[in-house]
Amino acid sequence: MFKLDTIISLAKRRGFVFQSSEIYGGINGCWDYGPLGVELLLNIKKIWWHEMTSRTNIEGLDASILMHPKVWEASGHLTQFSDPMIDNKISKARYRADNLIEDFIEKLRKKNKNDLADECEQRLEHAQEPSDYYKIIMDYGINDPVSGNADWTEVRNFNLMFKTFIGPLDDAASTIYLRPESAQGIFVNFKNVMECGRQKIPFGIAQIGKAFRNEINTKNFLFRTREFEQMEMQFFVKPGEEKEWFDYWKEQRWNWYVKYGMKPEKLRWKEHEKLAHYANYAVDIEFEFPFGFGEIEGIHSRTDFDLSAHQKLSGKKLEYIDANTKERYTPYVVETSGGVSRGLMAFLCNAYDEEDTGEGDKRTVLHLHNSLAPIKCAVFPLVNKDGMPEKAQAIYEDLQKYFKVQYDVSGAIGRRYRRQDEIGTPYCVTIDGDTMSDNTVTIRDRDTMQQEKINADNLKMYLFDKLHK
RNA sequence: GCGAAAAUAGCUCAGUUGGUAGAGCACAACCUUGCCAAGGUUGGGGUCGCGGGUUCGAGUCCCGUUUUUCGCUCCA
Repeated sequence: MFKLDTIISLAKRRGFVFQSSEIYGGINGCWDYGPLGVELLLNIKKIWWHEMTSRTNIEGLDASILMHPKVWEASGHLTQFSDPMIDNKISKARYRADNLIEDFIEKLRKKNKNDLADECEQRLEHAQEPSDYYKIIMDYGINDPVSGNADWTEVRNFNLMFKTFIGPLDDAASTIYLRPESAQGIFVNFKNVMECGRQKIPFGIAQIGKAFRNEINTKNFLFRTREFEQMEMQFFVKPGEEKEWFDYWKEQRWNWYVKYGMKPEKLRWKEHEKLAHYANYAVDIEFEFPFGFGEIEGIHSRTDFDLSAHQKLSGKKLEYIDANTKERYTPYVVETSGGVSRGLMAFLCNAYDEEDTGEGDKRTVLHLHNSLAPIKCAVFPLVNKDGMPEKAQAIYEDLQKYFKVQYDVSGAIGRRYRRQDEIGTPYCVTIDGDTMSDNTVTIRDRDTMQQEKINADNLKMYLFDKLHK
């Protein structure tokens, strides 16, 4: 297992990821994608988009980040997407007030004080305002588990949605939010997409886009950031059939990661112990990062929670009428929701390897799937003379029309191979003396380091074949 | 948000009791080189994260701050 620092260092050195606003000292938890990073990011989105939308029953969508404030009222984000936080004045420890109370209830049960525990639990369930949590903590004299005292600050609500304004007025009436999830853009467009796409249930809507959460902490490189990109698909099904589809999409999504090179032993399922208010089934796919297992995608059965809520608040019908059976219902939704940058980080960690090639020599290589590699092929003249650079340039310029290709003449040939290994380029093409006489080129494979001679005229087709396998 | 550590060239780091900012690799040019890094010459690149303070003088000492990593906490 390599350290996260090793990956960050490579990412920086080779232009995958830079700290945002670096020349001003950086800004907490924000990252920019460099020339190779943006290619990798696009490739991840490309293979995901292809996987999802090359099906007859999935349509694409790109919804606006700014939405009507009522969307967040309906979805529950305005009231529920916040954490009641409390600080202990002595230990400086910060807790979520509800978690603190839950732990307290658990302790009561262990001491067989079930009556008191039930009573406390009742009050917790009805708690809404920060002051409600505060009263519970005071009334039961709940202590800080760390310092053992009960010297608390007030409970404050920490809403995770970013606020901004439409128009010049800096007041409540013009307040809108950066979307905290992209899913709502799909739900409010459910009818539009279904009708334009002439879709029948079951069908899905796929979308890739940014979302924003004012997280209390950012953490672990790209893993927890306040600005992030999601690739998600909401699949609308007949109520009662959601479990079947949930299982289907679970399998589909796991297989997608494995298909594109994710080592199965680095992946695991994480069942949700406590379901969110909108879900009746939920599971995460977790990847083993250097800092431990972390979620890269969630598959959730969201029931009709969102469509019903929008239906109720907007007054617009979001139902489906089965043309054959005349059944009328609000569809259930099975969601697959992956983080693009978490995916990038997972694919990077998964691909990174340092191979011992003997005599203290080390080969750093990214074993990225061909579809993911930022650069598909590099072209080298074996030496910088005898017409080889000109020939190599010509081949490079031709390939460039079809693939992302690099040309490199600088340094010994072995060194140039290593440069490409480090950024995961699957193929290197070398132009040598034979090219000049019989028009053959040498193709070197990143993973096996094996070489193969082919006619230069067949190079394009050779690469097409290899890269689209 | 708490605690710990770190921040000096693109990367990895050195820099002594405070006294003119260094190495290796990388990068650029030229030479060499005929298939798996580390051949030669030359060169570019750093207001030592940022802001104060102490001092004749601060990369070095002090204070603040920002960022990152690790551990807690947190992640409807």
